[in-house]
Amino acid sequence: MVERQITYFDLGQIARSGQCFRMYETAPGRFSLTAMDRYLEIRQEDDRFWFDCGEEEFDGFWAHYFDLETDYGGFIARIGKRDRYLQAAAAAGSGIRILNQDLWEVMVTFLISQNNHIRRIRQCVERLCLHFGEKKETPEGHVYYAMPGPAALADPDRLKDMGLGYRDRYIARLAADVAEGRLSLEHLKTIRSRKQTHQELTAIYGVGDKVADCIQLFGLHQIDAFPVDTWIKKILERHYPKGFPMYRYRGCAGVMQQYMFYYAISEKEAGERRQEP
DNA sequence: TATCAGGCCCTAG
DNA sequence: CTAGGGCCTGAT
Repeated sequence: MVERQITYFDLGQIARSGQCFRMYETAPGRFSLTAMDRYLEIRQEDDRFWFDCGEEEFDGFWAHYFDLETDYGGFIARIGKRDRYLQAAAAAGSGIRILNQDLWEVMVTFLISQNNHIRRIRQCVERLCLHFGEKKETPEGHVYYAMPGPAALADPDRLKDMGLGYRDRYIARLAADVAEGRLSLEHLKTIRSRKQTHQELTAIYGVGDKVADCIQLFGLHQIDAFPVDTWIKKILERHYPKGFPMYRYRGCAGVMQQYMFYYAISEKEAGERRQEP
């Protein structure tokens, strides 16, 4: 068990923020997370955290996974004092961090995400893991399923019944290309230029501008990538009719995007709770 | 029943 | 190159 006090870190916000789909709040203040072939349970009380793993695994893997070395207070401090909307959004989501997820996992999950709700994305991802992922067990006896690798997802016929819809062929082709060496994930990680990365990603079947930006932000940790989906589009039209001040947030625009997106979906969920008490 | 959801592909002009 | 139709699926 690893105990830490961490500011600008809130697992509930991250779990709801839509950047990872295998993190769940199982009970108030209790979270479970599956990432690649690892599983972790966490308890949170305000800024205190109990990670159910050893110090070595925490320092060697999870600390970086949760991006704990980055100063998010510094990002928030850069928000314009008169930008009341972004100030409020950042206040609402100040515990969000951009996780350092596995590139392959992000590519698959965000191919699924297109034209899709978070709940259904989760279902699809879990189904893929259950059917094609390696079965694992923690020392305490908790059974979970790892994210299947490219070779396991390369056959389009096997994906047919996974409820992916038309996205199954995108995933199958991507998986086959990676498994058979036509596409190198390691190469994608080495590209310096963001524009170049974007070009190579959008060349992938099924990856458009929005999904490419998500892969860059969440899978390659290019935190100035700024995915524009229908939510962000509406927010920009409404609150930034003269344009979002991208220059102000050079190097962290993606963090601002997350604050705005989270703020928007939180309001939506609050509205839904008001409607059905 | 029709519409919608965190798009993308493909074709026509 | 841009606009617009079609697309899997489950929820409302």
